[in-house]
Amino acid sequence: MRDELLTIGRFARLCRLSVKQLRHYDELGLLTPAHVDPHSGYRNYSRAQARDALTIALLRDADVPLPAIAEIVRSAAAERSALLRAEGERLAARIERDRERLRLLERLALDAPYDVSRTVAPALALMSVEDVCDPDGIGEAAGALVGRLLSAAEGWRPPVVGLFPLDVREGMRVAVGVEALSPNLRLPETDAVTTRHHGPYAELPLAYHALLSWIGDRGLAPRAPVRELYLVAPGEAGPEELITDIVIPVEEPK
Amino acid sequence: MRDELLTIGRFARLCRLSVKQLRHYDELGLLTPAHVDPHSGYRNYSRAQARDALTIALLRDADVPLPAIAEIVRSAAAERSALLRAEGERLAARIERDRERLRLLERLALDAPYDVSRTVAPALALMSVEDVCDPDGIGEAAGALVGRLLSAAEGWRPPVVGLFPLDVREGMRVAVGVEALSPNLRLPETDAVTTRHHGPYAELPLAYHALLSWIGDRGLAPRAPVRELYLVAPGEAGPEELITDIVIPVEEPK
DNA sequence: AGTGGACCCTTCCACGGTGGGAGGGTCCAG
DNA sequence: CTGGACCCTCCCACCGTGGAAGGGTCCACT
Repeated sequence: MRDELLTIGRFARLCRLSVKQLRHYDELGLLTPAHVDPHSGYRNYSRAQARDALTIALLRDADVPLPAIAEIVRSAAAERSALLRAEGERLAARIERDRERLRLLERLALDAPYDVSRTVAPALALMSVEDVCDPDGIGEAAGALVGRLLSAAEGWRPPVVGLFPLDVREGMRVAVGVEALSPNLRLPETDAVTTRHHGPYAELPLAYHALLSWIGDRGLAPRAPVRELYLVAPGEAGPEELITDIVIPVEEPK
Repeated sequence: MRDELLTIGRFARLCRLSVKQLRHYDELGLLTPAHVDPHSGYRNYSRAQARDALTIALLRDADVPLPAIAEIVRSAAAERSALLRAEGERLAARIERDRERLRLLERLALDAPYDVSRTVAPALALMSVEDVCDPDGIGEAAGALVGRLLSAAEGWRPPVVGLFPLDVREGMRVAVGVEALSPNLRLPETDAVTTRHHGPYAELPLAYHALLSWIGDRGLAPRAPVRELYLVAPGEAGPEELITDIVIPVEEPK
């Protein structure tokens, strides 16, 4: 208060923001200078504004987008901490996601410890249920299908089999089946390529990576549906202990 | 191989990339289609290219920048895993940074549990060393200074005191001192505002936040140098157990 | 009273990586 | 032969920041 006003440069150093950023935040109405000289256009900030500026700097550092920050600095204390907690959860989710990516990356650096081999996938007579889902919802949809399937199937025996199309699209059809008393889906015997994946489903792409490389290298043509055999499934063990066979039918080219 | 070529749309769904992305990667020379129709301009991808495409998709998902990806897919297996590991470390560092930010954010959501009070900072007669550093290197520089100080000071007694300017700039001067036999720096007694920070230094900005808010609200004027008293310092305890008093000299306005 | 240099102003462009849309050509099945 | 799904190129927008151009303003030291 009083005439203790700071130039934009001093204020910037005070709160660890760049002059550019301060001008930008002014433009957005996120942090309006206490006083703007009508003649020269010079911005002047009061010391009391350092509080908001520091809040902004902190939140930006945590990658909170500017509109969200605007909402936070504008809100009253009660609402504010709720918003902050929400941003915290967003950040926590990103950390979790990054950890998955990191594991994937490290596994990829080990250069595909996948043992790919040709096989003959047996004919299957399955009791199955299917659904349509979007690319991001595969895991979720498959989980729900398994629940439906196992509560409906009588006299079934493991493993549960997932059936997927080769390419991923908007309204893709996924199915889950199991050998049971009253099959409603028959898959023929087929030449195939297979490998076994150990670990969480988030890392399945690596296995597909290895399989498709193998197939591509040999000029084979993959065919839908791809089968996933859940040999050790969630519920039986933790994510690290899961075991899944992936079976991609193939045809000789031409 | 053979003429098992896929249109860009099918290929995109196969490897979970958008058509836009594939065109962009073609333009960058990151993933050139196996065949481009010279008349229509249609891009056609071979199945064997799915390997690289999947690698790219995986790496993009881990936020690896495209130029780095280009280097990776172009390199041979040996070099490749080294590059991948380097990217992994980059990601790990980001996770670590994000965890710090998250803690900070959560602490901020608790709405400043800082107990700010006015005090009279005592006159100090310090043996001190100083250095010039950039905003990012404060922690590092201060740590190095403390090492130099304690090996030079005789008969010193804690706490170590850090002295900092009010605003952060390119070649800012930071000093570290301690009460010892042969003082070379005398600070006068001064009115001040103080608070105590518990926890890692990465969260010190919160304490400054609280102090500057308090100061700003009352229309006081902060004065350099700011004192930090390292009551429990690294080496004595883990980051969570650190205790630091922050003392900002103030003057009544006008 | 100048003058140099530090500071400030606005405006425009660039980055990286992606998506959207316009405006138009191509392919295939009904 | 026609409709719709697919493909093409080209331009623009996003977010937040930095850089540069081209010019005004302030202050301390001659």
